Amino acid sequence: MSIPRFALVDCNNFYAACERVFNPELEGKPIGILSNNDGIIVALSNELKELGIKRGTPGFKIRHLLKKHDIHLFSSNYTLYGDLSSRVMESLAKFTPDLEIYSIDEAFLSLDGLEHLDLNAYGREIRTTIKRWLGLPVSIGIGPTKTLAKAANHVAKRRKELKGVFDITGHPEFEQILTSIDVINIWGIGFQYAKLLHRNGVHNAWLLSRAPQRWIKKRMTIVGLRTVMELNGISCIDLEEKAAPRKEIVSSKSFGKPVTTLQELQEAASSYCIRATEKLREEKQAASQIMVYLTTNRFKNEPQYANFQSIRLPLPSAYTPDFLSAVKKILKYIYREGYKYKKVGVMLSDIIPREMVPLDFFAPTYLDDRRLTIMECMDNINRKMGMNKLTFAGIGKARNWKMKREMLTPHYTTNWKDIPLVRA
DNA sequence: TCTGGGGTCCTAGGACCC
DNA sequence: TCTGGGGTCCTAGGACCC
Repeated sequence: MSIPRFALVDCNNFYAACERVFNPELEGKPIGILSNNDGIIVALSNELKELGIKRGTPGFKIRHLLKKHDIHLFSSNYTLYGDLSSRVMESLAKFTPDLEIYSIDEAFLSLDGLEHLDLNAYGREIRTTIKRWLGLPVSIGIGPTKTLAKAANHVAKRRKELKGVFDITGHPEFEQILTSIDVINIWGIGFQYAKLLHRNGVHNAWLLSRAPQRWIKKRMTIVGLRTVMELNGISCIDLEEKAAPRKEIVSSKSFGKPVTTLQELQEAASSYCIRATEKLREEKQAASQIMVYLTTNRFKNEPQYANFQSIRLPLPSAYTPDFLSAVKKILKYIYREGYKYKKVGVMLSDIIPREMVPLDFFAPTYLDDRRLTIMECMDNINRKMGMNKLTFAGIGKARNWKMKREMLTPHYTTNWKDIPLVRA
C-alpha cells in the first residue's frame, strides 16, 4: 500500500491579498484588516508584520503610526473575501476533485495516485494558476499526513528559495527541518500546550515527534497523541470532502458603544437570533436549544457582569418566532440594571436535519402548516433584496445595530454598482 | 472613544440506574 | 461493625482551529 500524500494550499495573508487584487497600488505597502466594528487587526500583510505589529492589536493603538509608515487599514469586507475564496476553491477543484475546504483561505488536496509526478513541480503549477487567474499568492505544503503538509507549508512560506512550494515527504533533511520548527507552529499545538511542552524541554517539532506517547496522551489527550503520530508520518486525520453538518450556530457581536437598557439588548439579540435562524434554514436544519448570553466590557475598570441561560423548545424548529420569544424570556431573566453592556450573543444547538423533526398531534411544528412557507418566502425576499429587507417588528431600530465599518472597500465582485471600471 | 466572531473535540465528574 | 460496583448519559470547562 502506498503512503497517502496530502497538499495544503494556503492563501498568503488572504484578506490583505484580496484588498490588493482590486487596488494594485497597495502592492508592497503595509496593510491591516480590522475585525467587526473596526476593533482589532485580524489580518496583516508581510510589510505590516515586519513593522512588529501583531495580529490582535486594537486598531486605535497604531493610529499614530499610520501616516509615518504609510499603513493602510481596512474594515473587513467578508462579502469580497468569501467570493474570492469560492473562486480559489473552484480553481483548485480543477486539479483534483479530492479536496477539503478547510477554511476561508485553506484547502487540503489529496494527491494520491500522483506520486509518479514531480509533486514540487505540480505544486508550482497550481500556484502559478491561482496567481494568474485570481491574482492571489498561495503557498503549498506537501506531506504524508495533514499535520506534515501543514508543517511543510510553514516552511514553504518562510524559505524564499522554495518559491512557495515544499514537499517534505522523505526529505533527506527531515530531522533538521522539524528541529527548526517551534512546537507553537505545529497544527494542533496552541498556546497552553506549547507552554506545557516548553516547560518539559520539548521545544521543537522533532522533539515532539520523539516524545513519550504515554505522557503525551496523559497530558494532551488523544488529540495531542494524534498530532505526534502524524509528525511520524502515520496519517490519523483523513480528508473530509463533505462538509459535516453544523452542530451549533452562534451569532453575536460587540457593541460600538456601551448599551444599558433591556430594550436595546432585546433588539440586538433579536436581530442576531433572526440571522442565526436564517443560517439554520439555509442548511435545512432545525434546532431545539437556544442560549443567550450577555457581558460587560472586561477591559474597563467598572462593575462587571456576565450571564447566560438556555431554553429547550418542546420540538426542534427553524421557525424564527419560536426563538424570538425564547430570547425575550431569557434576556428578561438574566438582565441586571446598572451595568454597561458590551456584547450579547445567541447560540442555537441540538441541531438535526429538518426531515428528522418529529410530528406532533397537538401543536403545529416547524414543518407542517404554513410556517415553513412563510419562512422560506421571507428568506427568498431577503436574499434578493438584501439582508433584513423584510424582518420582524421585535428588532425595532435593530437595523442600526449595524457594525462600525468606516474603512470598507467596495464589493467589487458581488455588487453591480461596485464593479471596477476600466477607462480607455 | 476605540480591544472579533464562529466553530470543533475531548474529558472529568455528577446524576442516575440496576 | 459493616457502607458496592459498573454502566450510561449529560454538562461544564478547557483545549484547539481559522
